[in-house]
Amino acid sequence: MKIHNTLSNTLEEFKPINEDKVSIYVCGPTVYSYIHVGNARPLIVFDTLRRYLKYKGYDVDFVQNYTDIDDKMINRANQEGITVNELAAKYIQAYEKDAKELNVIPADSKPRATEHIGEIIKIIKSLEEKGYAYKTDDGVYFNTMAYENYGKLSGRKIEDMKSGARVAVDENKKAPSDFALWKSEKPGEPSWGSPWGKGRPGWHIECSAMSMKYLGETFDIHGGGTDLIFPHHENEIAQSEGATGKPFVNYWMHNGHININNQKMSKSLGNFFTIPEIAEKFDLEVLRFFMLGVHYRSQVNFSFELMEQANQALNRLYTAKLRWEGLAGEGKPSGEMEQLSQKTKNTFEENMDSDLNTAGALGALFEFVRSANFMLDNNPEAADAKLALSTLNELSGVLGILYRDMTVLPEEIKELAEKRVQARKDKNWALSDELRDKIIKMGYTVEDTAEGQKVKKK
RNA sequence: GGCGCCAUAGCCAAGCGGUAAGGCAGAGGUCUGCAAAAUCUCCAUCACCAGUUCGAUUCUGGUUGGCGCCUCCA
Repeated sequence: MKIHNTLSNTLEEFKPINEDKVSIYVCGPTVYSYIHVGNARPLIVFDTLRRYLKYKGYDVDFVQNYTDIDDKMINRANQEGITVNELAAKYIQAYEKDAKELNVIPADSKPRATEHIGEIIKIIKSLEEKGYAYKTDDGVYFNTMAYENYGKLSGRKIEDMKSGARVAVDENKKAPSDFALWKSEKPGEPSWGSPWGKGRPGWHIECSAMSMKYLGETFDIHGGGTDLIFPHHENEIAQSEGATGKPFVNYWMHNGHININNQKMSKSLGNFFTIPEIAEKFDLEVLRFFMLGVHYRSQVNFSFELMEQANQALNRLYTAKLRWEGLAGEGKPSGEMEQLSQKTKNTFEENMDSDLNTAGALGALFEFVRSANFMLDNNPEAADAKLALSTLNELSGVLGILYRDMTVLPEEIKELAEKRVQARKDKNWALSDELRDKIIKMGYTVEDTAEGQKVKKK
């Protein structure tokens, strides 16, 4: 499998440290608000990576943190009139609900920054001993000038940053690129004791502490959005490698951003949709499918029109699935279907092996649906619907789609459907059409077949 | 100012040296109640210019247009 590594900016053959085990760390959310569509992308991308690695036979150790202490947390907690801890609990819960609806497998470890203060202090101490950190009036800073490899991930030079700095240089810092490891206590803010006095950890150090605690000083894959490359990931490398003297991460993977009208979707620009907002209009599976339609490193423009397109495409897959489920009982071993199935898997894997090309893999899935349908139409006796179904299920499982149970209908819909069957018996077409439109309006589709009427979720 | 990325049909999107996957929309066929659903078929020479090559959408240089990072940000 080839993976694009931000460190080398090239496609590299993926070789895990342990032959059959892969360790992955993905930067999680700061839990001060609901996540938006952009935040959902790394969730979906790295969950799909995880699923695919499992499909390939690897054991995956997946860690995602929660940043539950920083300026935004404190401000928001004050605004809502609750403690930082209560705020974190509230939005972690919301996050996990969204993740579940996106069919994201819960991480093996979900560490919180505030529960790892001890580990954080240990790293800062070690950095201080090695001369990579210095103390100022408002905290402890990392000395980027002292770390020779600073900039190796983002390709930035400290000198360039000086000249291009858009923000006033902090007087306390030796260089503009230096960053806080520990922030001294301010009145009214949560704080913890440390060798440098009471205070709280800087943002970057948390991820170093938590990733190394759960995955070791060197691990396989670290993921996140492209915006994290600098400074966050650059700083993580400096701290971690500075403290341990060992390589921190072998493969850095970064997903592209979601745009709205060709502009980055972000909280600061205010042009974002939260996941709960999307969930009002679409099942979150549609969002997952939509994102899988584009390579994870590309930017994607988000719109409800595009979501509708994705919804239609997803429906096509569900239609095939439902149909094959109905036929599966009649499945007979078929060499032809076996061949088609194998060919599909090959194409699917080729694409996934090529830096997680989910769009290409999806293409293979759609082609499979068409070809298998063709076989089932032309020679249902010989075609193996059971095998078609299991292939579809296996591959869609890797992508984390087609997980909804479309056969369970609400009572309300059932009633309408029954009425419609009667109307059709009476040849009351006007009433039948009216009922059909009602059902469609409620998010379901109706299909008339030789055996009768089929109603399913849209 | 520094550093990157991108430009493929009405829309979305793979491919990245040998003559364009897939989806949505659209058109036509089958089926049907004149319908719907389902299903099948059809629908592009890859922003522009100049090079390299037997051959370029794919490589190089340039032009134009768009986006991102350099500040919290997925």
